[in-house]
Amino acid sequence: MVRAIADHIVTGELRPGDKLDETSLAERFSVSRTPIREALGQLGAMGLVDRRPNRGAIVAVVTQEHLSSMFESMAELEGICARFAAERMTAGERNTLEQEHAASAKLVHAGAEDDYESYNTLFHTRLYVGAHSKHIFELVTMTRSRLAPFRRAQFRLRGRLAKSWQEHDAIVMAIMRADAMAAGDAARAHVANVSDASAVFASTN
Amino acid sequence: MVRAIADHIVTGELRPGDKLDETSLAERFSVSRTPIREALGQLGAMGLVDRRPNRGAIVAVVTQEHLSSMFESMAELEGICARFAAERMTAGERNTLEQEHAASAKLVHAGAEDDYESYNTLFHTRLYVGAHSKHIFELVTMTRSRLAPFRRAQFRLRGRLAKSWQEHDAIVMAIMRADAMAAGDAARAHVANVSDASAVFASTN
DNA sequence: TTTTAACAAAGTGCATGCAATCCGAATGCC
DNA sequence: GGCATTCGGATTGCATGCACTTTGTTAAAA
Repeated sequence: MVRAIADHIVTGELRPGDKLDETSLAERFSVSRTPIREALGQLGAMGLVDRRPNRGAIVAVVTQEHLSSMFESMAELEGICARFAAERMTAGERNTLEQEHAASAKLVHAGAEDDYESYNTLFHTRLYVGAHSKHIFELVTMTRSRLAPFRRAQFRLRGRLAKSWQEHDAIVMAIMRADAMAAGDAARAHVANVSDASAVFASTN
Repeated sequence: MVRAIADHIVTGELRPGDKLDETSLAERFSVSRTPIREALGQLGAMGLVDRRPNRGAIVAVVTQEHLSSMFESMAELEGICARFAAERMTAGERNTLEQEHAASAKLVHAGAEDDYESYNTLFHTRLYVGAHSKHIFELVTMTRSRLAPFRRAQFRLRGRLAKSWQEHDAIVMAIMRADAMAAGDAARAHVANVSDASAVFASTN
């Protein structure tokens, strides 16, 4: 249930600022208000929705300041993941990472934005898993889902696809040679670029 | 309400593994089961309680692996906070940090473990606030509260008080001279030591 | 015309009731 | 005597109902 609502938010079906009144959601999902309430509570704890006492809930609208704070955090977290991944990934993990990354080059040449976007999600997830740290994984996943609504359209930017791949390449190469510092720095820089690319769209809300 | 239960958990009144059945909690706080349910949901989202479908909730018991993962994350997060704080703290923030830190030396000499512990909380909070990044603050605060149950008794360790102060000193000095790298490293090392000190007690559950 | 006060409507917060599920124990069977 | 099965108690999950808060509107008074 919480996942259902969360999906509607991260997919952009419900946009930041939209009113989430319990009765409407209840009949929309054909359940009672109680599970909706509970889901809203959890989503509030995750920061995806903003719950104002006695005044209803809205899907969280973040200030520009908070948004850049989240991207900043994301960059640091990804940097940590990449650093750890460079040190801790198993041989198998490194292989799949490298192979999938190589395969993704085709998507860039084809200009398949949607396919590249879903691959991109996979790529980053591999990094998070490769860090071999459950808690970091939780933190970065949570932050990622909160950023999802603002990061959607970044690949529409001309040339962003190719640049993204090159940045991935730097990360992968650093990980393959177990250069933790380089991997961390590359990942941080990568997210910083994503931040810039997304900022363009954030203002066009 | 969620705060009430969370307090009982982080203060150790409810210990990891304890069963949290809704009816008992309801009459304990003299409310209905509904707000309890909601609070449990939010605490579950925060990771403080583990909610198993149809089988009740227990205050989250973490594996040794997950615990060290959390301490590891905590070290990284504090490192980031200290790094940012060294770069971003206002003059006023630096002053209060330094003065309070100097004042805390008295607590060490007096061996006032409880007082030092609450000062310690304040000190770290100043770091988190000084990072001037809302989201990092949220992440580190969340992680901190999840670690609280396991970090309680660390100052009972002989000599931990004095060592803690020295480690704080290194952080403060680095921040005062705006040496971001040194501050980050010092903070990371500090938390790593806290982790070691706490590990002793984690096993004695 | 503007401001204030009161009223009405909507929506949240909480309580309670009922059905479904799960765990434990006792009983029957091998 | 050990193991599977079934029954009972307990507890969660969800639905519904009601009271309270909040907000927007309307009307009256300054």
